[in-house]
Parts: sequence; C-alpha cells; structure tokens
Amino acid sequence: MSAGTLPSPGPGRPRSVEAHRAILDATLELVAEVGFDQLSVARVARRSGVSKATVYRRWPSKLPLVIEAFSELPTLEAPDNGNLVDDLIALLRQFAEILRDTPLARVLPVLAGECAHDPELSALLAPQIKARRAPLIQALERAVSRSELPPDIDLEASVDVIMGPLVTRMLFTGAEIEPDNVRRFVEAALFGINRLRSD
Amino acid sequence: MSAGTLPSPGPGRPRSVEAHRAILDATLELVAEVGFDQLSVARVARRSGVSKATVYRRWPSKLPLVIEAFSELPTLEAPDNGNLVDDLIALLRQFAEILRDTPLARVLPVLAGECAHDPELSALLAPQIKARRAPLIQALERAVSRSELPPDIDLEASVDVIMGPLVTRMLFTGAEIEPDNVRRFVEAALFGINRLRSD
Amino acid sequence: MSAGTLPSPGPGRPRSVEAHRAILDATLELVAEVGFDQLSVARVARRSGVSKATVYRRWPSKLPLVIEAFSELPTLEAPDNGNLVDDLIALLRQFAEILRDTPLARVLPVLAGECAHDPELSALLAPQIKARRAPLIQALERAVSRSELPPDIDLEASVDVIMGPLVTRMLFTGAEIEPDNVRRFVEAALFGINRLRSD
Amino acid sequence: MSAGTLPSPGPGRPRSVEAHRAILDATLELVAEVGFDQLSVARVARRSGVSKATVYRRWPSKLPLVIEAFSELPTLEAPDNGNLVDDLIALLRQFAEILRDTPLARVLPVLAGECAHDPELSALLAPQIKARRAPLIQALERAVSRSELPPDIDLEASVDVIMGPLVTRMLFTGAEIEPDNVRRFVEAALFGINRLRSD
DNA sequence: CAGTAATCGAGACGGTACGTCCCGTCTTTAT
DNA sequence: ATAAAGACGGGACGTACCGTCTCGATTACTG
Repeated sequence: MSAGTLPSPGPGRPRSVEAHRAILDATLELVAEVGFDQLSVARVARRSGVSKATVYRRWPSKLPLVIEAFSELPTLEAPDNGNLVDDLIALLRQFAEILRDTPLARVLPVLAGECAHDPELSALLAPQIKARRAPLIQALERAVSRSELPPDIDLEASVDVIMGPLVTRMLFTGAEIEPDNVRRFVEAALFGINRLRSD
Repeated sequence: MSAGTLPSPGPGRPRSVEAHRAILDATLELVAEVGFDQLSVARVARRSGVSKATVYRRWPSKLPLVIEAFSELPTLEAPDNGNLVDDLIALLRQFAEILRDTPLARVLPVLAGECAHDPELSALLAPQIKARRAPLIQALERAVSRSELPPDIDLEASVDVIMGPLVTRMLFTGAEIEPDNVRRFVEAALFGINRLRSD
Repeated sequence: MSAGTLPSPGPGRPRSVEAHRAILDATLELVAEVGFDQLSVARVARRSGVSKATVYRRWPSKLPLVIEAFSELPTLEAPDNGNLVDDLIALLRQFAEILRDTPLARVLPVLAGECAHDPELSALLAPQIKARRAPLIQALERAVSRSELPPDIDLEASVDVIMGPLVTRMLFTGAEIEPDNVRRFVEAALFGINRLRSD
Repeated sequence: MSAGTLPSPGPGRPRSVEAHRAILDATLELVAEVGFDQLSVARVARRSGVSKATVYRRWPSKLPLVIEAFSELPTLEAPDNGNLVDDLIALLRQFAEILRDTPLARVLPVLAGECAHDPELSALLAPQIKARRAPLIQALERAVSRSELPPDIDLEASVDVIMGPLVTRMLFTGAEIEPDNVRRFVEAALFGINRLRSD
C-alpha cells in the first residue's frame, strides 16, 4: 500500500526492518524540529543512522516519506456514547492526548504552512486530513439521525467550529491543551461562548 | 522605528525609496509563494530587481525583513456598534476582506508553521499576532461591560472560538471565506452550532 | 600459481570455469575501454555477467585481477635466424601482430600511464614488462656473441632504440603498425635514420 | 584565447589572479600524482585552496582545465646550429631538462594512457602533441635542405626514431635521463645502435 | 541416495566523492 | 554614500558507485 513497503521476499538480502522504522521516526522528529524545507533525505539518513542510499531505496524523495510518516501518527477512533456531547468530548480528549503524546502538535502547523505554497504536498496531504476529520463527521451524522441536530446542518462547518478553537490555540499560542479540559470547548461549540467560563 | 528606515539626509547618494518598497513587496510575495525557508535575501533582491547589497544595507538578515513586511499588512480596525453581534460581524468581515485582498491568507500559515520550530521568529512575531487579536478582545470587553457576556468569561478562549473556525478553514481546506457570509460563524460562536445551517 | 586458480575438488559446488574466463576477458576489455581507474570489480562482474561475489571469491581486488589478465596476453617468442636483422624483424613482426590482434595496443598505454603514479601496480607489473623484453635482450646478446655488435654495447638502451619508435607511435599517434613494414624500423635502429626512406 | 582567460575589466569584483595560478598548478600536480581519472574539479579546488565555484567559474569541467594546464608546460625552442647533430643534441637536451625540472615526465604517461580510451581528451591533446614535435620536424627539414638527409626521408618516422627511445625509457623504466648524456641517443638514431656504447 | 557444504545470483547496506546550486560576504566600478 | 555587478569561500543536496554483507537457490561430492 504505502511507498516504502517492504517487498515480498525475493532473492537478495532482505530490507532491514529496523532501518525502516528508524527512518520514519527520524522523519517525524525532523519535521517537528526543523520544518519541511530544512528536511532532506540526507538529513533523515543522518538522524536515523542510516545511509542515504537506504532511504532512497525505499522512497524516491522526501515528499512521500513525509506523507507516510505522517500517516502513521495515530488517528481518532469513533466512539458511540449515544449522545453528541459525550462523543465530542471523547473525540477531543483523544485529540488532546495525541497532541500531548506525539509530535503531531508541531508537525501539523509545519505541514499546514507548507501546504499553503506547495500544491504537490497539498494534494497528497488533503485526503489524509479529510480522513482524520471523518470520525467527527460521523459523530455529527449520528447526532442528526438522533435528531440532536437539525437535518440541514453544515457538517463541514460544524467540524471547523468544534476543532477550530483548539487548532488555533495549538498553532498560534502553542498552549498546552489539557485532555481533561476539553468539555468547555465542546459546550462552547454546541451552545455558544456564553458557556465559556474561565477555569 | 522599523529596521529599514531611511536615514537622515547626509552626504552621498540618498537611498532609493522605490527600492525600499520593491524589497518589502517582493518579500511578502516570496513568503507567500515559496515559504520562509526558501526565502533568502538574495532571492528578495533578485525578485525586486535590486542588488543584494542594497537589501543588506537596510536589513541585516531576512528575519527583520520578513517581520517588517508582515507588519505592513492591514490590521483590523475596532468598530463600536453598541452590540456584540454587529461588532463581531464587522471584524470578521474585515478579516475576510483582508484575506481576499492581500497575501495574508498564504503568509499567515507559512509564518505560523515556521514559528512551530523557529523560536526567534516566534518571539518577534508573537507581539504582532497579539496586537492583531486586540480589537477582538476589546469588542468582547465592551460586551462584558454591557452585560452581554458574563464577567468571568475567558476572553482569550473566546477569541479562539470566534476566529478558530475561519482560521482552520483557511489553513486546511484553503476554502475562500465570503465576507458577506461571516454572520453564520459569529452566530455559531455565540449560540452554538445548532444555528449553523447550510447555506 | 595465479591468484584465481581453481581449487582442488572438494565437497560443495565447484567453481565455474566459464565464469573464470568471462571475468578475465571482461577485465581486459574494460582496461582497454575505460582504463584502470574506472575499472572496478563491480564493473567487471557486470560486464562478464557474473555476480560480484563470484569475482571476489577468486581475486581479492582489482589489482591482481588486472595483473593476471595482462599476463595472459601473448608474449614474444625468441627466434634464432643466425643474424640480428632477421631476429629483430621477426620479433617486431610478432609485436605488430599482437598489437593488431589483441587489446594490448590499448591496454599497454593505460597500464603504463597508471604505473606513473601507482607504485603498487608498478611493482607488480615491472617483472612482467621485463620478461616481455627478455627475447629482445637475448637476440642482442646472441648478436654480440656472433660479433655482430661490439661487446660493450648497452643492451637496455638498445632495446629502447629498437622498440621506442614503435611504442611511441602506438602511444601518441595511435597509428597502426603494419607487420609487413617493420623492416625499416629495424634498419633505422641498426644503421640510422639515413636509411629511413618514405614508403 | 584559453578557456580560463581573465575577462575584460567590467563591473563587479575582478577574478583573482592568484587563484588562477594556484588552480593550474594544482591541476598539474594532481595529474602527476593521482592521474587523470582520480583528478576532479573538487580535488583541484581542495588542493589549490580555492572553492569549487571558483574553478567552475573558469572551466566547465576538468578536461579543458587539464588541457590548459598542460599547454603551459614549457615547449622546445628550435635551435639552428647549422648542422643536424648539434640541433638534435640541443633539442634532446632541452627535452631532458624539461623532464627533470617540470612534472612533464609523469604527466605525459598519464595523459597518453588516458588518450587510449578517451577520444575527447585525445582530440584536444593531439594538436598540442603535434605542436611539441614541430621543432624536431623543422630541424629535420633544415637538414634535408642542407643535403644532410636524403630528400625523400620520412620525417614523422624520423621523429619517432629520435624521440622514441627516450620516451620509452621515461614511460616504462622511469629512469632519469641525463641532459648531458643525450648525445649517444642522437648518434644511435643517426648512425644506428652500433654506436650505442655503455657509458 | 540423502546430507552437507561451497558456489552462485540478487540485492540491501554503509560509505565516499562528485557536480550542482545557492547563500552571505567581499571587492570592484560607476553614479 | 549608494548602487549594480559579480567573484569568493562555504555548505548541503541528490546521484552514482563501490566493496561488504546477507539472503535463498543450485549443484556437486560424501557418508
């Protein structure tokens, strides 16, 4: 499926699985540390303790490498608590945990910024971004089917309203987002900022 | 005030004013087109039709150059319509217009992404970002003083709730934001996504 | 004797004889075509249709491989016609034929040029070069014993006088040397260039 | 005239004359030390203490660089002593001195060996080799006009007979050639190896 | 007649060097 | 003093090989 997949065992020395992992890990680290432009296959090789040829044997350039490394970051798992509030809280809690436990919080701004002027990256990343939003869309759709939300609601815009505040906070203020403190953002999205009291 | 200020007229040939403008314009163009990393003083000079020395005579590196160019992008002007809804609509309309009419829509993601791993840029850009949010904070404070909002509201989080959806949309979907269509996002922020009907 | 000798038949798969020949032939071809530096064991393997391991199993590096390949080129056979002129003509005719029929004409300049800055190659090649001159030395010695030449003649210098013109021609002008046309060079060496009429 | 010529003084910083010299000197040294293949622009730059760009700004590749460096080695100056023997002795003495005082003795075998499999180098070097033989041709022509040599003599072959022994000696035995000891080779060429007594 | 052991092809691996490109600095002449 | 032009040292990158290595498959002797 992915570009760097280990091939079926044919003749010759098999590809190193350790190298594979080390390369993907180093890629993610470097995207977070130095950005997409400063990233290069040579640098990935250096960081991962692998020769350049070993990287190029698997990925033709840094672009598919970054795409694959990004795709291995954990995604949201769709919950089903029977009501929208709890579903959204569960999803945003997962999201906050991922931001806390993986490099995603620093990788995402970098890639978003790069997408603004790199159509090729943009084209490859868009489906992944869409896939990562899917669990939220599904939760909203279930809410509609349960009549918690009106049927003509704009689902995409709703996702923006739910995720936007957290994403913006991550982007510009670099502030930590407490997994235990996402309820207020869910309530703000569902009922408006009147509910948004200081904590 | 700014780094590239023209000096007082002394002996010798005076500095070219056209060059000054051309440099700042080229800088903004290049940030939008190729990003911050690919930007370089040499490239700015090439694009603006000026020699490298002419740029270096005014700015010691690309960093203050970018900062100054960014600072010249238009900011939000604080309105006062006497009620929060209209203030927010006016502000978001301005924001949408700026996104439409200036390179900001592409410059902002680039710089935000760069800030994620460039503390120096981050330190210089943070005050500007804060200043750009100030009109929103003020509008909210006026709403509190008018008792439109409870006094213990989290102002910063509120700004995130208001701006976040639009910013996210700009960042990830690259979707155009219609200046005439910001009302629904204001209402969604104030009263929740139940109000967020498809248009 | 040689480095690549086939081992005594023991257990296991025996070494391929065809591979052996193909490797030596390819080596000589490549020395002639691309020179000594551009030559590599990998390249020899590629050209001879053999895996690299098969070459390395027989020769530890390209150096002994080249030496052995060179040693298999035909050498001069000492004639004895009873007089110096006919002996030299026979020898030079052989030489011209070898130049015409084998890659020697292109291999020799390459190796000579390499010897100028490669002491290791030089040390291994010098005995072979000396051996190839031996028949000429012997012919001259017989001429001395027959009183065709004075006893205090400088044998080595004489060989240079005899071979030098042909070698120089081979090296710099790349001109073909006609086996039927060596008599004039023998006469020129023996009696001086007064005898060297245009043909 | 040559590829690396310093350009006419226009705008901009002028090219460094020291760098020019250092590059050509380093080129000649390296040809003598490591050969033509191991030579590279990068290596020349390293040896001459100059950046690679500085070399590439003047010569597009190592080939014209080597050609120009070679062309600056001293050439034979045509004497005119009124008789062939003294002319040839003077020429060969010059040749021996050049071999002793310059890197030519090691450069020439390298380039000759390379020419055997590099048509491009061969094409560029042939005219220079021809030019270096010209003084000998002229001396022979004068001898013909003075009736010292028959009119139908083969001039090119004569040059080979005269130079060949020395060149061969230089190539294969690496032996030093004493400038004071060239007379015997001249006599051997003119009157045959009977005159070639040990010294 | 199996079993063992060396050979063979294929190809992954770390390493090295190259030519290209571009940068920021420096040095010139011309306004 | 400023401006344009361009040479300079330096550094990083992607490419291309090399020699070594690890595999599975093949092939002959040997127990």
